[in-house]
Amino acid sequence: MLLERYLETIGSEAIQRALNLDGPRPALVRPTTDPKFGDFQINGAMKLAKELGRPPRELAQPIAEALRGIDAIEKAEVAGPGFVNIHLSNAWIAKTLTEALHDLDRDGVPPVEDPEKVIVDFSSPNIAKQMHVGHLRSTIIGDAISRILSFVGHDVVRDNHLGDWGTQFGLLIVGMREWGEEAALQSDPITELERVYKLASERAGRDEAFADQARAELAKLQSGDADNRKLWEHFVEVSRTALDAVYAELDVSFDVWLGESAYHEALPGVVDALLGKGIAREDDGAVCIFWDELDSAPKNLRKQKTPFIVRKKDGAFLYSTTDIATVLHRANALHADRALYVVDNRQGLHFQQLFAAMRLLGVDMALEHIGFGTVLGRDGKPLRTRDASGHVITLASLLEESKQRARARIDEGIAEGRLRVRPEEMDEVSRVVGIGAVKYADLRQNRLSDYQFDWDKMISFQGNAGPYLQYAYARCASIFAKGGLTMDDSAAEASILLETPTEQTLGRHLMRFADVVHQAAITSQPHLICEHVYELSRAFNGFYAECPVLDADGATRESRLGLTAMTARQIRRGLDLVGIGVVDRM
RNA sequence: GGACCCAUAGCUCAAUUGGAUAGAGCGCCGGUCUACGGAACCGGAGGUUAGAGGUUCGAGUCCUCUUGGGUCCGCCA
Repeated sequence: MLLERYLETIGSEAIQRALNLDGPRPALVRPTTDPKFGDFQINGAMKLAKELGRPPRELAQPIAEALRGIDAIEKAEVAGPGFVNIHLSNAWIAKTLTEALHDLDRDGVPPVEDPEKVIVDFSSPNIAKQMHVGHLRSTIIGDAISRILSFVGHDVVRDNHLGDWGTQFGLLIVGMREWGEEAALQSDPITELERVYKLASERAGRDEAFADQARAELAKLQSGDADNRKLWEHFVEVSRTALDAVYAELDVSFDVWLGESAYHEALPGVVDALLGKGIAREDDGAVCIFWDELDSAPKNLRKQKTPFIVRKKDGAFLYSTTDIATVLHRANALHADRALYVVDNRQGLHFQQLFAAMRLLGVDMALEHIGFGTVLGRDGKPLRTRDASGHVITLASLLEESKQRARARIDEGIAEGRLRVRPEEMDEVSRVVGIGAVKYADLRQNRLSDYQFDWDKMISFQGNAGPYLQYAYARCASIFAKGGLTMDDSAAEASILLETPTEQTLGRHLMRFADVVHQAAITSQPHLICEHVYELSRAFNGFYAECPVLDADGATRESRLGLTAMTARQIRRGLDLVGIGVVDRM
């Protein structure tokens, strides 16, 4: 159940009742900062003090009294300047947890009441290039957000908006004719395409005739030339194979792959519409939106002197044009309610302009830029995408390294007798732990801030890192294995009791799951789930150290098995919602 | 020239969007174990939230200014 929403409801009703108001007022329920203040606090009295012209403590007193007698509430008392502190009843928590424990489908997380159709636009690599570390954040953050939104009941469309139609294809086409080697293209296509692209782009920089030729080939491609079209299709096809391998490794999938090329035919219409509605005008041969000339433009854009260009003076369109066409398609053909763009913070201005243009065009679909910070190296500077010898560090090689590092640490653990991994499980465990460590290190922090990439921290496997959580899960699984039990059977039978302080603490953490998942969905912040799973694992480890499970008797044993099962399920579900796996033994 | 973002413990990051005495991990110091898995548990030290004003019952969070860092901005994506 959504605990905070429930408390907000009973809190606001209590306020209305206690103060004889004509309607409910916000209770402003928040978790307390310190357990000695109870579990939650109601801050509404202080807000109302001014409106009603009475001292907040005088309002808080009857509110506290009105809350007494409700099942969930053990104690409600006034404190400080006018807080109403709520202590939840252990019996009520135990009963609620037992219900959630029996809910194998959703672990007690209710679906949203108003499901929406949401497009999540993420990853978006360029064709004919390897994915590199720069694509990591968009891919895993976008995947996590998609999983979360989907789980809470939204209709999610994961869209990989490939860069498959830009100026690089003109260069590639002329380059392949000049330097291309068919054998290399067969055996290692991306490497060959990158090699040729590099040569072509260098040549174009100093050879104007060559650059013109590339532009001409691009124009031919875009106007439907059969030969160029075939080449382009071949580029796309081999690129897809390489991309699919990386996505498989990351366990990331898409519902649609609507790259830039999918919108090509819509582009002239976009420019016509902008011109026709007086939003854009021609300037120096190009078609531009000048924000400082539009009264209805957002005010910080109005100060922007430089325009938003939607068609170059040579007649070619830009990604701005494509992006507009894409929104129109999502709004008019897909009937989406929202679109989320999981893209680097640095493109913030572009999206402000795009969204403003869409509003001027009369599109009312919710558009949101889900920005994220730069990946930094240990030196605090943006992580170089090339290594010391100038080779690009590909995403595939980074993931390979994470698996190898994980494997090395697991080997150490096995040698020291601390870990239990069967030889035949080694590949799977290194993959889950290694990839999980990379994902967790990224997802556990607020996506907006820059993120420092540090192998040692990720693979040190101590404290707040992916393996700590997976280890907690393995401990849970191990209890069932040792007892000859299965998690789901134990869950089905168990009735939870909260007897000792560590069990009560664990229970309170378990109670927060649904709120956390919904909050993460609303704010597009996967780190909230990571934080919860970490706190839960900590609480479980405390419980584990203090409370015997298999050696306990009767109802206590049954309850502790239930708490263990529920912890395991929340860790597994929580990690799954951010795209990280678990294993039974590690 | 304009726009946007950031500054929290030695380091890496939180802080439920304005709530009480700002919390974790790493590192440091001290403790726990004949154990359902020590990649663990418990405790301690460590802070003028860059600085100065302001708004109000209440500010790390909102407003203004200052300092220091970053990013983006006419024909790339």
